[in-house]
Order: sequence, then C-alpha cells, then structure tokens
Amino acid sequence: MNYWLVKSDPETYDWSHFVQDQRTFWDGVRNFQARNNLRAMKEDELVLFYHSNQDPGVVGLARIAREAYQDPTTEDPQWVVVDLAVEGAFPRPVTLKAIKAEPRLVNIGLIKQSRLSVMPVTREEFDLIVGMGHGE
DNA sequence: GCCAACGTTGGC
DNA sequence: GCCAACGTTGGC
Repeated sequence: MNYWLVKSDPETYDWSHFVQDQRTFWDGVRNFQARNNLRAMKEDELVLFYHSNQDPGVVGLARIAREAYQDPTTEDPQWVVVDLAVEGAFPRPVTLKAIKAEPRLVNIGLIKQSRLSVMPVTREEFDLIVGMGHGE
C-alpha cells in the first residue's frame, strides 16, 4: 500500500469542482517523474489532494479509482492519467505553512521537491497530515 | 510581479 | 555527454 500527493491549481481545478464531479481523470501531467508516479499508483490507494498557488495546502482525500491508462487529451502514448474518486474533505485544511512548521515533515517531497506535481508520501507523513486535517 | 528551483532543449 | 539558454512551476 502506497500513499500519494497530487497538486492542483485551484484556478484550474479545485476541490469543490472535484466534489461536484465525484470522480475525474487526472490529466495534464507532462513530467516524466510525475508520470512514473502515476504509473505506480494502484487501485484503492489513497491520495492527498493539494491546492497550489493560492492558500496552498492539503484540502482533502482522494482514492485511486482506476490505474494508469492513455491520457485521452493527447495522442502521445507516453502520457497517462489515473481516475481519482472523492474520499472526503478535511474538516480543517492542512496549510503548507503548517506542514513546514511540523518537524516530522521536514523530509516530505512537497518541500524537498517543490515543483513535482505527483509524488509519493510515506505512511507516517500521510497519517500525520490526515490527523492534522482532523484537528489533531 | 518577482524570483528560486529545476526540467528540457539544443548547440557543440 | 556537457552545459548554457530557456520555459514552467509554485511560493511569497
């Protein structure tokens, strides 16, 4: 079981839009490392949904509903998407500021590799952020 | 709007 | 294969 984090610019696709859809394909990834992470995702694994740019932070949880397949928005066979389904909103968003302030999260990919849009997180990081999202 | 980080492209 | 130039992302 692996755990993941995906970023979305809320101007393009925010959490409320995702809740309306309930399920979406995660398109637009054009970076090899992010693509490789998409390919490594397995059905039913859990994903932290992160808003970048304005009020950056983790706002909710998603679940992999379908593993990687050809990105329907391009003919180029090297790019893939996965399907994500809504798992649940966080009662309290976990801001980037809060993540940076948490000593147990100093090594999280989000901070170490700030430009990567799809990345794995460890079980410990995942549990901690979910806990913070519920006010712990 | 600025700038740092960093991935990609292309010349050699 | 190296590296400079360039483009993009994302935090502030």
